[in-house]
This record gives sequence, structure tokens and C-alpha cells, in this order.
Amino acid sequence: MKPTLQDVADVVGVSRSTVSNAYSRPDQLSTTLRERILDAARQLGYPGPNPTARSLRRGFVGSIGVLFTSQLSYAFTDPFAVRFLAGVGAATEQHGTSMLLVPLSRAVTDARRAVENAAVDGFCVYCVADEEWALDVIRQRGLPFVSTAPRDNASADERFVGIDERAAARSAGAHVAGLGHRRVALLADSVLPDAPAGPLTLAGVDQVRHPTTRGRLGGFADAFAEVGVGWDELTLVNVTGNSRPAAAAAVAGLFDQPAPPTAVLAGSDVLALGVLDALAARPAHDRPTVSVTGFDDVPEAAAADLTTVRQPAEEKGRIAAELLLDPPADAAAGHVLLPTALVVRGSTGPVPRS
Amino acid sequence: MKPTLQDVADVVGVSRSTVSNAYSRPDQLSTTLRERILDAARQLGYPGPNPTARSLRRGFVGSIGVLFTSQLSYAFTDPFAVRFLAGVGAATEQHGTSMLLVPLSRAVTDARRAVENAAVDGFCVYCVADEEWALDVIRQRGLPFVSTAPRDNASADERFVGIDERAAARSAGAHVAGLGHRRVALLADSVLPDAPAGPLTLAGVDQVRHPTTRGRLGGFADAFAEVGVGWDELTLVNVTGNSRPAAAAAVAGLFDQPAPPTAVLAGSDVLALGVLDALAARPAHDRPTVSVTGFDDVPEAAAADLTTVRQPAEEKGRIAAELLLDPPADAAAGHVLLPTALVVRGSTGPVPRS
DNA sequence: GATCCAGACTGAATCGATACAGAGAGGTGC
DNA sequence: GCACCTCTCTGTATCGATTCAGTCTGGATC
Repeated sequence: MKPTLQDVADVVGVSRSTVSNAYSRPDQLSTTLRERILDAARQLGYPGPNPTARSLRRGFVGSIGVLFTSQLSYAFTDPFAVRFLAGVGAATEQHGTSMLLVPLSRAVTDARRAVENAAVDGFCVYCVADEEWALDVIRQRGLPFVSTAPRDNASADERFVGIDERAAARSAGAHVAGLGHRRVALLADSVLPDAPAGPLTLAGVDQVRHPTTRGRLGGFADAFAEVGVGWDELTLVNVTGNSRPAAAAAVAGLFDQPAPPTAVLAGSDVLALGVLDALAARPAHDRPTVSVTGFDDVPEAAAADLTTVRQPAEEKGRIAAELLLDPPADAAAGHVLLPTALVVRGSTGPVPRS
Repeated sequence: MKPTLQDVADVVGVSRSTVSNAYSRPDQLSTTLRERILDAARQLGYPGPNPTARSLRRGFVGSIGVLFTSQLSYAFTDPFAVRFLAGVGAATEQHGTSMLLVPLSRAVTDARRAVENAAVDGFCVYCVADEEWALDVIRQRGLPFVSTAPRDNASADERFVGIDERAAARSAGAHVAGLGHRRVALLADSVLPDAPAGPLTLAGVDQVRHPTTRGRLGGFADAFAEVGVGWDELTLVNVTGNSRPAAAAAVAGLFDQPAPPTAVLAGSDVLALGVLDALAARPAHDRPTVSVTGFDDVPEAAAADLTTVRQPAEEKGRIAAELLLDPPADAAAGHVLLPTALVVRGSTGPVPRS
């Protein structure tokens, strides 16, 4: 069938090792012999060393995995995720490795197999929340990984690249509070494991499921606590799924209440854009003036004139990949905090007089 | 170091084969023994069969490659490419395989190695134009592939999913011609190997480098030939790179000529959006009324009210992956033509009187 | 009691390469 | 002339599993 190293060796009349060297260690044999070998390989249609066999022997694969908590098809609709991937792609490209996209499908058994069977040298963990089992599998396989979101139970020496979620969110909250808003709604995806979409009452921010969301909501709350608005006075709205329609649906009834919020702080740009969609969908005469903020600063945010918190998406991806590909000797250098910035645009303004 | 199958076997006191069967062929051993083996494995911290070794022995890997002509970092900025990837992702996900993103970097040697070394069972070739060598490598490796763009020298039995580029483009051309436009510019990326950006004279459409571009430009030309406007009378504008700024730059001087075009037909939405950018950048009093059409119907096109030709991006990706993962028995079924549709929006209109 | 059989497990061959110790040839230096 | 090197190339062990032809055991069948 397909020719192997041995076949080439037989044709040329040298040992298998020599042919191997012709490909992988050209300095180990004379140029003329090397040429003869490569010529013979070409004649035979030998495509070069089998990648799988090579990986087995060498002990590494030459590609890294990107682990998504969600469906791959979703990942590509999330602009932040796409830009993150672009960053990972840029780094891997430069490093001469490829990236394997590993989705964590619904069925846990399948998902587990996917992580167990991925032929990679390490993982960039995009947003594993309570998928601690996935990290266990990775650890058990002895593979390095970099996480890009805060995790409960994260060990200190774990490689990480991310932002100070709470402080970043606080800056958005402070901006809105500074504009005078006091009746405020916070919007986030999957606040509790199985909570339905819509307003939700929670004893405290500690109960929020995902650390990232917890950090952001906590930051918003911090800013309002400072102006005397407590957690109980904030309206928390749960969304099921990080998408514009889901967010729009979740806030549907929000502005028809007796004392509706004058501002909505969303946990992501996608959610914020959904809120804007919901507002735009109302007839002009019945459209309240609501300040809206997002998080991430995806390209669409600028187009929609959305005030948001910028975090460097591509850089996050790039650094995640680099931490994996060239691990810093210094453990402290393995924990990277990226800068964030409040980007004030037209979607926020003072409280309307009414 | 890391435990292997053999270690587990030794601990339990059975043969290596039996442990292997415990994982891969549960019906080959008693349930009790299987449990004992899995327990021991857990105790030892054995993460399950090594994926690389398994692939080597079994002869397949369980992941497919997606081949990009361009840099990965670029691919993620192209909305059409992203949606295509989403489609591939959806299919692979359902099939329980992963996807390996293989970029074709500038350096041909590196690029070649990337294709040679990719541990995959087949390739979705996203937009290989004159990268025939990449297909040669794939063929030499004996791997199946699906191409998603027309190619010169494509053999008849090759798996393919795409659209009738020429007919689709013709519909856009006919729409614009029907609106009365006769002074028209055609805009495309990399019309000739090393042509500079800007207007370009070409003897005929046959000289266009990439088959996809050739088909689209040919379709535009067909529509105008029908109303008596020959190829010579059309202004062809070359862009270097499929990006908005590049397109904007390429058409910069176009509207300051004596008899400027009243319509621009672009080979992609991204280019068309660039044209709109260029127009928007002019002061209002000096902004000509130009009809613009795109191609693909990416999400941004709707937002920009761009008339365009829709092709199903995700479906293209999904079908490409499916053709690879479950090859149809019937060779004819391996050649899929997707439907396209002209989407008329506000960016096209009748020729202004003046 | 001999025969047959299904079920449970083993052993050796195999997948396609790489690594490393070592062999042989030819050249240098003193 | 002898020890010592360097340059090429070879042979063998090894990476970590899967596969398949058997072996063995115990029970059913006639």
C-alpha cells in the first residue's frame, strides 16, 4: 500500500535510520546520499514520515488543543471567542504548530472521550466553568494547560491569562453610578445552574455559578454599594445563553414595571446588544431612555455605540498559546493579568428627568 | 512516569490485551474483570489509552483538518470563513471528531510540512487556489479531501461542495444592469498574481487567476454583455487582500475620473463594504451616488443594507465535513451544488439623473 | 464418556517511525 | 606506525497501544 520509511530504505539500499535522518536530521548524513534518498522517496510517492508514528516515538504531537465549554458552532457565533481564537491562531502559526478545536458536547461521556483522545501537547482552556472533570482528565494525561478564566480551586502554580474581572466591571459600574443611576438592572448569562430567564432574586453575589460572571456582577455591585445602593436594591436578570435574542427576551418585561431600571449593566457585549435590540424593537413613543453597558468591546460594540469594558481578546488568545508553547521559567510569569479599559460611548448617559 | 496499559495489566495480573479490551471492546471480557481493571486504572491514575499509540495501530486519528490558504489570523477576521468554520464545527461535533486548523503560512517549506505532519484523517480545503502542491501532498498521503471552491484541473470524482459562481454573479450583474447602469466597475481580490491595487486592464476574464474570482467576474461580465456592454467597457479594479481598508484604498481615485462608474460590483461582501467605507469617507457634498453589490451575504451585509448574493456559509462547512466523514457511496452525490439567491437591499438603485 | 462449543483470556506480531550506542573508513598529528 | 578523531551509516530497542489466532475451562449434548 502506502510506502513507508522501510520501503524507501530498501530501494536506496540503506538502513531505515538513514532515511529517517534524511528527513529529520539532515546533518547526520552526506548531502549526496540525502539527495538520493529524497529522490527515491519522490519516485515512490512516499509522503514523508507518518505523523502519528513520529509523534508516538518522539513523545509530542506538534499541536495544541483549545477546549470550549460550549458547542463549537456556538463558539463561532461569539465574536469574543472568535477573536480569542484568532489570537491563539496567530501564536500557533508563528510557532509552527496547529490548533485542534475540541468541543465539549452535551453528552458528558462523549465529551470526556474527546478530551482523552485529543492528540495534542497541551490545552488552552477557553471557558471551563464547572467542568472541573475536564481539567482532571488533562492533568491525568500529564498535559500542560493554560486557563483563561478565573476558576474556583485554581492552584497557585497554574498558568493563567485573564483580567481582573471584578475591578474591570467596577469601572463600568462606577461610570453608570456617576451618571446618577440608582435603579439599575444587572444582566448575566446562566447565573444559577438551572434558573429560568428573567428577573432572579439572589441572597448575594457569592451564589453566582461561574467565577467570571461572579466577578463581573460583584464588580458592578461594588460600584453601587459605594453610592449606597445595596445588592438587594439591584435587579438581577438571568439570561439562558449568551446571545442577543436570549438577552432581548430576558429583559422583555423589564421596562414595563412601575419603577423600571434606568440602566442595564450586562455581563457581555452580546447581552448588551440584545438589550439594545429589545429597546429598538419597541415603538418610538414607548421607548424608555435606558443606559446600557456591555463587556469585552467586540467589534459590534463600536458599531452600536455601546459603552463597554475593553479587554484585549486577541492578545488573550495569543498569550494563552504562548504560555503553553514556551512556558516561562518563572512561575510568576505564568500568571498574566491583562489591562482593561472603560470605553465610554453613546449608550450611556445621565438619568432622564422623566 | 505516566502509567501505560502494561502497568495496569501488571497490577491487575492480566495481559495487556485484556486491559485494552476493557477500554475498547467491553464485550470481550467479563463485567467483573472489566470493573476491576478500570478501578485499578483509576487508582494508578492511568488516563486511558494513549491517543497517539492508538491512532498508529488503528490507522486513523479521529480528527479532520481544515486547510486555509491564508494565515489563520486572517481567516478569523473574514466573516464568511468564520461561518464556514462554524458549519464544519457543527458537523464534526455531531460526529464526535475534532477539527485541526492548518494554516498555509507564507513560507512554503513550513506550509508543506504543516500539511505533511497534520495528524488528520482528511482535509476540508477551504480556498486553495493555486496551492495545487498542497493537494498533491494530501493525495500522496492517501488522505481524502473535500474542496469548497472550483479548481482548474479538478478531477471529476473529487468531492466538492460549492455554488455555481458564474450564475450567481450573473444574477447580481443582471440586477444592476436592469437598473440601467452601464458605466460599471468590477472589484476583486488578487486578480493577477502580482498586480498592484487599483484599475487593471485585462484582455479577458480567462486570465483571472483564481477560479472563484474568475467565475464571479465572468458572471458579472455575462450580465453586461447581454445588455451590450462588453468586457472592454467594464472597469476592472484589483484589490490586494480581502479586507475593507484594502478595498477602500483600491477604489480611492475611482470616482474622481471624468466619467466615473455609477455602480461597483464586488467579488465579496468584505470588498463591497470597503467601497461603502470609501464613499462614506468623502464629504457629503462630494459623495457620488453609486450602487454597490457584494457577494456572500455575511451578517455585516444586512447591517450595511448591502445588496448581495447569498450563499449558505455554514451549510457549506457542514456539508464539506459530512462529505469527508461519511463519504457518499454514489460518486455523483459527492459533488454538491448549493443554492444562491440575490438579496436586494438599499445599496443598489437606479442610475442618478445628473 | 467423548465431542463440541461458547466464553474468557493470553501472546506474539504489528503499526511506522526515532534514538542511541557502536562499527568502519578515512584522515591527522606526533 | 600508532593512537585518536571525525564523519557516515547501521542495528536494535523502543514508543504504547490493537489485533488476531490460539489456549484453556467448564458446561451442554448425545
